[in-house]
Amino acid sequence: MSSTARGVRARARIEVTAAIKDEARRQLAEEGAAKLSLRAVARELGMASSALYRYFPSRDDLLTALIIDAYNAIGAAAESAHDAASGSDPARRWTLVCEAVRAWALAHPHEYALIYGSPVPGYTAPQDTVPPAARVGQVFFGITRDAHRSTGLALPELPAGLRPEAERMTADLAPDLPSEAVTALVAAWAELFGLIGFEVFGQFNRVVEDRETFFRHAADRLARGVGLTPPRQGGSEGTAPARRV
Amino acid sequence: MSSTARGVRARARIEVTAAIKDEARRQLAEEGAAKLSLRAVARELGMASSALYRYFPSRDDLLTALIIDAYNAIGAAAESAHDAASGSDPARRWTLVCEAVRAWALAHPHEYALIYGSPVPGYTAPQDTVPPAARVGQVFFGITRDAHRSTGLALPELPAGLRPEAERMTADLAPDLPSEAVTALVAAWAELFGLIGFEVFGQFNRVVEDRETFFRHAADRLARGVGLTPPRQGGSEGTAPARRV
DNA sequence: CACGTATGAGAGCACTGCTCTTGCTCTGGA
DNA sequence: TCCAGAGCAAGAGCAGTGCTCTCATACGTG
Repeated sequence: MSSTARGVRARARIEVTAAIKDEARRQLAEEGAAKLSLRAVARELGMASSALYRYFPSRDDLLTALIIDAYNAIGAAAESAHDAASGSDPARRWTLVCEAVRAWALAHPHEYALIYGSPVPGYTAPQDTVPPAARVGQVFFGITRDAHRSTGLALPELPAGLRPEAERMTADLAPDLPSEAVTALVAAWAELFGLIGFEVFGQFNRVVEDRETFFRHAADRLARGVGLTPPRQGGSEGTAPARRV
Repeated sequence: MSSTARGVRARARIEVTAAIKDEARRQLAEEGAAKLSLRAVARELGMASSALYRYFPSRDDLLTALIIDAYNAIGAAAESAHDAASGSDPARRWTLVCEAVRAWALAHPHEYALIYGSPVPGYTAPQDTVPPAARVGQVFFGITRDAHRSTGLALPELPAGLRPEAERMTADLAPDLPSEAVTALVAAWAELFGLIGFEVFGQFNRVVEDRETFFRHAADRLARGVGLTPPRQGGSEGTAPARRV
């Protein structure tokens, strides 16, 4: 309100900025980050290319804005999947959130590549990408926290050598969780994006065919890895019984 | 011999092609794929930029050549680490190969991004990248095969829904291994590159500090996931005993 | 030896990111 | 109310890019 009442000029700036991002996102989705051209965006919007620099000081800044939006979009997808499954047990919620993240990635491959593929602008991400980038991870922390509070987590003991780093991470990320869970969580977080990335980037071509099924199973195993067990069959050990084959 | 004796012209072509790739690889390592410029390569080599097109018909073809080289390099790193550890038990070999792959990735981040980040040229990889891309995975298959033949693998039973796809993959990839192992192997393969990618691309910044230790532990857990157990403590179940925490 | 082909060089096209200058329009304070 | 300064748009222009075309030259095979 107050910001819109601040004059027609400020209002126009917001709208033009949004229009630029929208058109840029369209081109990104169609052709990929490499082919995103400021001049093409300006052309499509009917404005001079130089005028665009009033809104984004460089191409990298535009890309950074798109990166933040993409992190927020995939984070929102994870969060809304979690909210929709709020009635389910943690292990099921874990899998549903994994599937939502994967679905977003498959629906927006170029945006996914922008954030989880090679980071293109600069080598270190700008500071303001950090909070949006953390949203997906935080959903998994939340699920694990719930399970820890209710049924507890089934996890093997930490090897001695990992203990110092595990406790450091725990203090930083989730002091209310056991260190065994935090390390398992960070690993599962990274591993999840390995699975998704291989699918999005074509590494599973001619390898995995029924990717839905394969992914669901892999996500289930990740859940077991962080100590989440499906209800009413969780004994004292967290993994399905293993046999020698 | 016969190909080099085929005349000074053919010999020169091989050398110039190699020189172009070397210089391109240098620029790739320094600035990343986005900044790799044919003209700059030609300039550095003291030749006209148009002459370069006699050797690579387009920039994408040059990149594809670099991609194949990178796949071969990371594959060779995995294989030589495996050869060097041929005396060790499978679980230990698994971890050592994982660490070698990670070390290569950290030493060649831009080349790693080229092959496991966003695939930049086209959307589907050319056919001749497939065999080099498979080398790393094949090392892991070999390790698992050894363990299966000697001590066997400790793996949980497959869920019924996954069985068809698991048997499809097994027939395609490793008919001599149990389906439980093949699915676990494919998942672990993707998950490994999730761990490595997150480290190389900076996703672990401000999250994981002692990355060596963290990675070694994570690689160990991946080994357990495919049924590899360290010697003299492997009971009938494949994972370390889990407790409720 | 002569012919054809592989190679190199240069000019040129269309495109890119980005800067600078020139006008115009809106806005906040005297 | 008016007006200086800020915000904004447009155009020209620079240096760089991938790629194509033409033309000359040197090679090596008939």
